[in-house]
Amino acid sequence: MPSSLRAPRRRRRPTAVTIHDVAARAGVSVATVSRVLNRKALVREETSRQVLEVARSLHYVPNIAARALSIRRNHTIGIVLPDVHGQFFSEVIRGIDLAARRAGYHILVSGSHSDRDEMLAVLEAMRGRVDGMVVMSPDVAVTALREQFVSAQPLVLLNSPAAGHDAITIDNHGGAQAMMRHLAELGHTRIAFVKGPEENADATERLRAYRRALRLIGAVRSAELEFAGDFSEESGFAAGLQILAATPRPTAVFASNDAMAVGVLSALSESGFSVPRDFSVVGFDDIPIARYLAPPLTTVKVDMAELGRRAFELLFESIGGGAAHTPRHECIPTTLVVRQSCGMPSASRRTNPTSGKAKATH
Amino acid sequence: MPSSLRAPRRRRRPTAVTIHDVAARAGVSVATVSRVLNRKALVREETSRQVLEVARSLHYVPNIAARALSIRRNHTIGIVLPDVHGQFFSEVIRGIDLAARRAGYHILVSGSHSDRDEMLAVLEAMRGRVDGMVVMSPDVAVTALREQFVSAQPLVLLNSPAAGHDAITIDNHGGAQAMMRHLAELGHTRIAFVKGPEENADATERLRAYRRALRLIGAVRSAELEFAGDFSEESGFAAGLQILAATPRPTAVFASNDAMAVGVLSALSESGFSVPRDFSVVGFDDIPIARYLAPPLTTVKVDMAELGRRAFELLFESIGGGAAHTPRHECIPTTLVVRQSCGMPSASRRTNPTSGKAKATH
DNA sequence: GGCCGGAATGTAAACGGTTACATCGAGAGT
DNA sequence: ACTCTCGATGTAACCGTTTACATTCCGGCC
Repeated sequence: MPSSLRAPRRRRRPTAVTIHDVAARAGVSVATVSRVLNRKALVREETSRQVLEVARSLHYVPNIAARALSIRRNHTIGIVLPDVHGQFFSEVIRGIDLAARRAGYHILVSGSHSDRDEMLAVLEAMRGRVDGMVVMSPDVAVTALREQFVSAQPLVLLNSPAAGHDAITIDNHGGAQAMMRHLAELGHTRIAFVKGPEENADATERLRAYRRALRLIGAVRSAELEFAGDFSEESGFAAGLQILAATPRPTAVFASNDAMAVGVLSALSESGFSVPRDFSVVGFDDIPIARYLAPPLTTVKVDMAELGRRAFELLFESIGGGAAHTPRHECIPTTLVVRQSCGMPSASRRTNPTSGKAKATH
Repeated sequence: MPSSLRAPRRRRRPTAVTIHDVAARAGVSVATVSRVLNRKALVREETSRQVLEVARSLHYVPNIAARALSIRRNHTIGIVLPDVHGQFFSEVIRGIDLAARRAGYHILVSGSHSDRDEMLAVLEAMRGRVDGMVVMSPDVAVTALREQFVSAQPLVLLNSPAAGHDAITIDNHGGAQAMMRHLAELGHTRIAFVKGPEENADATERLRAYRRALRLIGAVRSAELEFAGDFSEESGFAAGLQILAATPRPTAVFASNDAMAVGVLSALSESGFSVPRDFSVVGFDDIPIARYLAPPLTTVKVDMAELGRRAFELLFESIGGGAAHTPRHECIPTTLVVRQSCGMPSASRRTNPTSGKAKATH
């Protein structure tokens, strides 16, 4: 049977209304409808009004995929994070989301990557789906991956040592230094440090700044004052316990992020110690709850939403500029925010916990 | 001049490699390449291997938009939240992300909507870009909006009274009741409650359960025991201050979410009171930091990641089922987790703070 | 009156896949 | 030898936009 005898035109599904329907109904061509909708070219006021009216009455919604295919841009950017955990990332996403929405962009998010292969798979899967991406790679080496996989795509690195790529970093050094100076002014000389993940660029920089500052302020330098951590509350808690066991005991603890400071605080308080009386504890980031801890946490404020916003701006520019874009590098400043988790060193006091400190009653 | 004399074929940009390039290079047709790539139909082993090889060597990556246009599905779901703030949402997103990725789906996120018009705009903008969406509407009325705007689209409501739509809710009633019983068993009879946003369904349900439980356990019922809040730490802090000013003073405070409990804790501690000695404080949600507060917070655990996971499963099913799908309603169970923020009522003790309680030293 | 310019609009070729249907070949059945 | 069947593959229509180029229409000017 010749194909000419086939059923007229079978749609696979009751398809939505298209630009053709609008055009037909409004008595114009699809080109005109498109022009009206995109305000791209001159269209008679009268025609325009009418098309708009028909479109509305038909509940016409342009097919995004078709448009994306046609203009080769999908107005979506990808965000790839090591983990969506925690307030830090939420804030960054929030900053990006706000900026992106204002520019008519959407965000495709992917977090929680245990290993680097998984992250790589995500990078790959996002390709073609986004116009560019913001990636925070825990693993510095992703810069290399990028070369191979996402080659021509606009990309903004977050907190990774940028080499010829757009990047936004935090002024970790300045922040950590300011904090150390603050501690020194209070009289602390035995300052413990809780480290972050080894491959994390921010963590490494904060550690370096801590070490350098120790020398500057003439405080005690010792590998035994450095405790392992991975930016989680849990690791901070563990570090807190270790710090209590150290001798001689530090008088202050600098956790390289707030989440770990929370853990340290918790460990100290569960062991019956009081902050800031027995220990001074400080963090880094100034996550929203920092101000509500007991005691309110002295920390280094990083404007995370601003970080996100700037990342988007940079990416946006890069997307628009195409190959003409020259990689830029921006640094987000930090500020010391002093709350109540620090005091003078308690050297003169006994180092044992208040004996009768009430714990849970039941 | 007839169009046949136009330049051969001008590409607007140095376009990426397409399926045609692969087909040509492998000496087969595009159909075959497509079949190989999608494992959809029988292809000779030999042919398949070869196509795959060519594809790899050419670094071929299918154009997502084209595929989406063709198969009318983009393997992306949207998540619309009132605000990406806070650990609660991060956890939910995380749960969805994990489940979605496993099913080969991507997630388009949008949070931080101050007003409902903004949210509406987002709903609209996502349309056509996603195969379905998970929305957590602070405003119950969005169900109505849905009717008008997102009509035919699969949709899973989070924490909204579902009427004929897929929905996932939390067992707020059971959780709140268990908590009240726990408080009652400790001997509390004056239990304050910190409310959430008025239009928030979870908040409303928790409040209702609190009220009902009061009657059940024979505790004091009074409008003066209910304090306003909006689920933020800040509002919890304010409520905490108000609670201190109330007479007679409550012996326990039930914050309808953990973020507010954090605020309450902070207010009490800044005013020199101790928990659980002077007050018992409990929350709802069991956000990650709850366990690290001082004292560790007794709260109602909600498995947020599971909530997200289930939301995705439901949506996925709905997307697959098309119109044949019958709306379902799932309820996430809650469990009481007892930590150290509760004790017996301190009625017998003085109600004034420890006078000499050390506050910030400098 | 013919020509020119430009505004408004129409026509149809992309964009890069998927897939229904046609085609081709080879072995099986008779 | 001739059809039949069926597996493997090719052809081309189609998804819904955008947009380059063509066309039409009109007023003004020489």
